[in-house]
Amino acid sequence: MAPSSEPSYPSGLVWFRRDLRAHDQAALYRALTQCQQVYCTFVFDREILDTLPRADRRVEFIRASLVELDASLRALSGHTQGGLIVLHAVASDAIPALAESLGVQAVFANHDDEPQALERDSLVRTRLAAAGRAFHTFKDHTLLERSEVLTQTGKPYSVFTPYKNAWLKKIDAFQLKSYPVERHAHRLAARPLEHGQPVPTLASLGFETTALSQRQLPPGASGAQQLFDDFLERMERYDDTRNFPAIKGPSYLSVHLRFGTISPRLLARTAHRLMQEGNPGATTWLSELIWRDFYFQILHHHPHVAGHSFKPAYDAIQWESGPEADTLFAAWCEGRTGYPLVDAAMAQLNQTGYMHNRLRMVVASFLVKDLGLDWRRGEAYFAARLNDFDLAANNGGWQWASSSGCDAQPYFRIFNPVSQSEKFDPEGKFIRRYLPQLARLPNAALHAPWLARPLELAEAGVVLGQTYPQPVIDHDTARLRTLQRYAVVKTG
DNA sequence: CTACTGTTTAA
DNA sequence: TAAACAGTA
Repeated sequence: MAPSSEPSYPSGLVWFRRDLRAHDQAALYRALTQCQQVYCTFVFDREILDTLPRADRRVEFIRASLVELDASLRALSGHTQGGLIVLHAVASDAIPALAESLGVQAVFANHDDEPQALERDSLVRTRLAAAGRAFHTFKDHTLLERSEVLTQTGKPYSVFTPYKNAWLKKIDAFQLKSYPVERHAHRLAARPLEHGQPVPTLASLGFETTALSQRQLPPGASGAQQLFDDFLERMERYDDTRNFPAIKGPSYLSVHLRFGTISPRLLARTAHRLMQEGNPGATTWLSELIWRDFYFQILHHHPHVAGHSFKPAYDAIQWESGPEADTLFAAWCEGRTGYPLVDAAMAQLNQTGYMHNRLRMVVASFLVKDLGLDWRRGEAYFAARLNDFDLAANNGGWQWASSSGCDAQPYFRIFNPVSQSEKFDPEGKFIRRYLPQLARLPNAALHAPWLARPLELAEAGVVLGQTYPQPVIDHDTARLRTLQRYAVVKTG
């Protein structure tokens, strides 16, 4: 498309999806610079919402973030224009219909490379095209995407470290620069009267409020900014603190990255600058942002990872199945495995919708390599429960833990849930927070209560099998069985 | 007309 | 970051 100084469309529509902010937003910027008049919309997609349980923290988070986005869009345009058209419908029907009723010539959105999103977008593109309308999409939620980082031979990377090196070489001030939306905000169009309703309530969407505490999960761009400000002061120590679930080490920004309530460019720009100033935590944290790009890029080039092992040989593994396996899976989901760190981690997930990254690795390894269950079952449970669920990263994490992924943990590396516990929660502070029934056990007994002396258990008020479960599996036995299970992947 | 400076854009 | 652009001495 040849660049031109004059906007090429009389009017356009920005379709917000996972980019719920009014600043530094690629599609919004491009629409504002290419159209005289710009409408904005978000669709609560029935194809997604109808599959969710009636209480879902993410729906509540999105709704609250939209209230703020709507206000920001109006403020940007000086309150006389702007505002968000919020619909509750099947997006692939609603977007072409809205484009029709607004009479726009083009729809603008940001890339979403999840398989279902690609399918939805291609349907939307076809329907828009049939009515002579364009559909333009842009990179926004990654720093470098798709084929922007390739090896010397033009192939996508499948190992993180060389990818990261190439990424760092490629990134520059331009890639990290904000899209200056404000400068063009006068092109925001007034919301037409027939779409004048405010953001729908949760109840009208068919959802109940969750016990989501605004304090724990502040929504919207303002919530994101609040968390980022807080993290900036801690970033220097990130390297030392990030592995200990009992302490406030992480940024807690993952949910905001998921829904785009913060700009990834702002985060990477800040981290990159601090890294160059010699901030050790910033270097490690920037790596985490690069991991994000890495997994998005893997999903783009290898869409079969949704549902299949990255390494096909690993699809031959025979996982435990049947009623006994289902019982073990239920125990894992509900945090009743008898391994305190695993159970505390699952309690954190079930109670808050968040789980510390170190613990994601611990519980994933436990599901796959202790319980012998298919990693896809764990992946699906995380998908249903995590506020920050993102297919690419979640899949990447599970395939890493199950050794079936690119650059994964080798199959013979099997986390010991007790030594992980001793190493990363040495004082048991995290375990005690989520498993108060074990709180009075001394540190030495907390990580493996079944090894505690009867007197210790009695003094702490713990009755194994009653107040807290016996371990559902013996780790050493499970380890040997896992090595046998994985023997099928050995080549030759 | 040129030289210089600060601004805007590109994706 | 690099180039085009706008304004002005």
